[in-house]
Amino acid sequence: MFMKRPGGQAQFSTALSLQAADDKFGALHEWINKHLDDDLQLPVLADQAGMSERSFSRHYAEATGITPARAIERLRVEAARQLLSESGLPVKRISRRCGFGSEETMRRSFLRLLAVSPQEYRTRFGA
DNA sequence: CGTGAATACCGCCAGT
DNA sequence: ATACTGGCGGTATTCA
Repeated sequence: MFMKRPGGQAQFSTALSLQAADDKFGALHEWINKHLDDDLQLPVLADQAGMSERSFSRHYAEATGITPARAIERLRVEAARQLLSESGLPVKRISRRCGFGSEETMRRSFLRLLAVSPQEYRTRFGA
């Protein structure tokens, strides 16, 4: 969950790991990637998809196999991954820029999805 | 590292 | 009668 609203800009990512769902939610994913640093809460996504929260959750999970919140997490991690290797920005700044409320949040997401901390990721796969 | 508060998700029910 | 949608409530999970 994302309960704050950072501020910032937009950015692009490479292909996503949710291709299977891009058929139905490709547009949404695209939009999400442009607003990664915004507050992407369920209500916001549902609104973007033009559905009620309930229906959106249901359909999204159905199409992607993962829940909306998890998808956002994946998207953010992927964006952060790139910045870690393609830029020399400090982790703290990257975390903000990718929509994580804090450095700590990003760290937890990394550990959960990649089983490595941001720092570790950078030293191991960084440019 | 614990605590409080917010959010996500899911089952169930009702309306169309 | 079947299928889909939206809302509610409770519990689980996450964030700061």
